Amino acid sequence: MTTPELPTQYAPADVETRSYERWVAEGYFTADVGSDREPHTIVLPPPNVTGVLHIGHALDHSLQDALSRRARMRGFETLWLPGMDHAGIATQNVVERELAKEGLSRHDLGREAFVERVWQWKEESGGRILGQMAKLGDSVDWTRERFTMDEGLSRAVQTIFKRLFDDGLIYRAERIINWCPRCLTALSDIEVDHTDDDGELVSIRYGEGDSAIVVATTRAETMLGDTAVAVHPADERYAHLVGTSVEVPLTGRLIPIVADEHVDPAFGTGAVKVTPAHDPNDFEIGRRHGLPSLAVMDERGVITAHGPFEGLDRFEARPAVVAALRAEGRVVAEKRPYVHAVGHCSRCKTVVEPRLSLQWFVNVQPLAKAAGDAVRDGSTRIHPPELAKRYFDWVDDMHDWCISRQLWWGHRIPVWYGPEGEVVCVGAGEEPPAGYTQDSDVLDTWFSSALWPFSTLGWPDRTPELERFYPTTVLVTGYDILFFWVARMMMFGLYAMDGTPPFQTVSLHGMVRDQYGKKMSKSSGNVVDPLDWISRYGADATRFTLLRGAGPGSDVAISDDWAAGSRNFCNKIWNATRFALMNGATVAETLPGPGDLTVADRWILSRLDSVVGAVDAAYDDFEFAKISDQLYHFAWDEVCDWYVELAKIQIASGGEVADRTRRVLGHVFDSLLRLLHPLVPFVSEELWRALTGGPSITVASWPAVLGVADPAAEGEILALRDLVTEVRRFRSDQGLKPGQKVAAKLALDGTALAAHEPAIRVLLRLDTPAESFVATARLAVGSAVIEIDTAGAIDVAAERKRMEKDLAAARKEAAQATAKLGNEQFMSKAPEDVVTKVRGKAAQADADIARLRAQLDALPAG
RNA sequence: GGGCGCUUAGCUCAGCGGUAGAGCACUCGCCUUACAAGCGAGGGGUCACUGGUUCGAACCCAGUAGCGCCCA
Repeated sequence: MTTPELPTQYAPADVETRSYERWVAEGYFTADVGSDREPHTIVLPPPNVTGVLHIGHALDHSLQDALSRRARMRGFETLWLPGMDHAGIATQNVVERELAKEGLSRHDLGREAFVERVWQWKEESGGRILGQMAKLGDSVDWTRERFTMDEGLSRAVQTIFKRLFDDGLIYRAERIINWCPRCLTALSDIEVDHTDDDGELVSIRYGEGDSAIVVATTRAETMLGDTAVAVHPADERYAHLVGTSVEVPLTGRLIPIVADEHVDPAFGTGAVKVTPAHDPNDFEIGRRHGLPSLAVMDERGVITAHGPFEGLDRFEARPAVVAALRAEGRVVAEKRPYVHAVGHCSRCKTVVEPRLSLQWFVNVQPLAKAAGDAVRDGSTRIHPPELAKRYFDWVDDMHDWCISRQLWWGHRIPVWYGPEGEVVCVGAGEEPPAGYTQDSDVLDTWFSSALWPFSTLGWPDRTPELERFYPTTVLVTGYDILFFWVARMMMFGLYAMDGTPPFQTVSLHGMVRDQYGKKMSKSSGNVVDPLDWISRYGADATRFTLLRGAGPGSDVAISDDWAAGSRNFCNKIWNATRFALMNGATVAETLPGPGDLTVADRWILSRLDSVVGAVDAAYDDFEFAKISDQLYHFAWDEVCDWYVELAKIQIASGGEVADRTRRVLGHVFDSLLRLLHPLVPFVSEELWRALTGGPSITVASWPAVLGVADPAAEGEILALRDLVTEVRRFRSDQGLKPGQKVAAKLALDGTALAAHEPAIRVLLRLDTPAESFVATARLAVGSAVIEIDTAGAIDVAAERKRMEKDLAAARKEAAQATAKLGNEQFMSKAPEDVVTKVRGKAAQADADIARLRAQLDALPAG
């Protein structure tokens, strides 16, 4: 391959689309079910079909792509399976809003036409996010893309429903559920968000005289449905009233006063009104005492109880009821505002109304037990481990899952009812009996997503894909859906797959935040659009910024400045590789043996080796920030700042050394690009192809640890760097221009740097001394001494100031070390290596002090 | 109310027993033929507070304060 002319600035847009299309066309991302490689499987958490790519997806996908690309390079049969979720309630809401613009409701269309309309909408605007994934560079297997409502997955839903039903784990019951009066559907417990809201606490007197009892409530309007007053059985204040009846104000109904353990005698007056039809706790009390349930509101939260409040919305009825009570002199106290927890629909924020209704539930008892045990016994590892506790708290105390939704968009509940009230659950491929009608509800959208790790692989059929790619290697997702999704996949996976959990590891990441750690929100105006970043900084820089901040389970702070820094890093790699190409770097099967390499060569190969090891270790723990940091600093601080500079000198010297340097350069950049590829796929691909002429870095192998650690070479280069930095500091302090050459005498004999004099002279722009050389300054670094003719008076004050500062530091160091060495306790109890270290420090500090004093004395006065 | 976590340089974070690091920001000098999206040098922190353990604490223990998250 001919070396293309690369521009001096990396232009992402030019290469990204081209590379991605080629990758897909070549089939690099298509998993081969028939290969004999070990599988590495990730299923993509399916984004909502309504969605667009947001920065949280970009993080989630960057992590999965890095893992998948590295696995592919390591020789695994790598499957990253993409797809989308039908997102029942969310999508239905979107389409209903569309309809509303035309002045229509779903009821105007009717169920069939409405669902048809949603499908149509899904075809048109759904899946936008999938196109956006290509921009990010996601190496997903597009040939296996799935949708939770497609035919196969629907069959999986019907199959597992039938199995659970037949096992008695799905049942229908009348319960108090969370009801959204706006979405007009039941919600599961976790679809309710609790916030502390301002409300009111009204104390109301029921009854008269000695038999009066005062109850406190935040929802006065529900008193219309009260069927008892409850007190704690041990509460002596009310003992005489238990068993008697009292009149409900405004309604005139007589209700009993009952004693129940559930009542908290310390709350309010210690007496509570009981409304079984509108409160889950009251429902339980009602059940224990055989109380009737009296519904006083309809599905929209409108009062249905006959009387003056009928037809009022619940929030209009509340003050109206209080006013009426007040007029009757029954309000004993009012506390306003009274802050208390209020549940809101997680979809539309409407205040949830507990409502008695007939719904379908999953009995989660045995499923949740298995889901907990799988993590407890190590079959599935949750990472980071701190988050496992949250998982246990949830699965070990899970309430039955309400799975029916009064929506139209979703999987229909496969239960049919006969004319005589018969109930039949119809399995996949079965026909319902003639004359039966199907349940009108659909399933919670999470019911089908809970099947994702195996339904996407062909379950319930025992497909080759299922055999090969289940269980998946790792699930990568945000900790925010640990309960919604992860726990439920664990339950259904274990149940459907005969006890094999769906993941070997669950790796949880955090949320993306702004540069101050604040949550991103439209109202704060701090939302980052990943597509905007991709166009401004490139996909690689966008990914690198996210990866660089991603510690296990922790939130990621990002900002434009940091994205610009990542872009600069990509540009740095671009130009460094350009340098290697321009200087004839070659990539060969083997490297010259250590005997044929310079110290600098051996140093960089040694460092490369340890970086490969460190990166591998960090991948094992999903420490993406560490992976990124290791590579950033190795590439920039070591390869670019030092090895490239030393390589220039070696190449300039010509001959065999130059040839070998080209081979080392080729090897180092080849390896570095491979290491970087999972993080920054586009720039690494472009450069790697130019460097090696290979077809694609996507299918190149992952660098191995070669075992070429060379501590001696590392020590020498470290000494060289110290010396060079110290002299540069002197030059900078003295105001010598970077390009200005000065004459200098080096005394390096007997130090490790003796062989490096030519390099040191080039790096520091030091001329060989002429006959007339007169040193105006003398610098000592370690045991090396450099005398410099600055060709003029030196800035004595600057130098004195500097040396005095160094001297003070050395004296402090010496004092600390001496104090330790004089401490008997320390000497007798501290381990030997620590004592040796401190001795070394003391000796070094003493030498520094002597050296600096001599240098200070040698400075001209003034 | 219950549980978990955090508090280190201006901002975001690493470090998790031998006495402080990174990125960005900041200051100074440089267009030194890979790169000004760059190069070189530099400044900046009583590691929240109070006790304790230890020869030695940012790091372990206890308490206090503030912040955040999850659940009820």
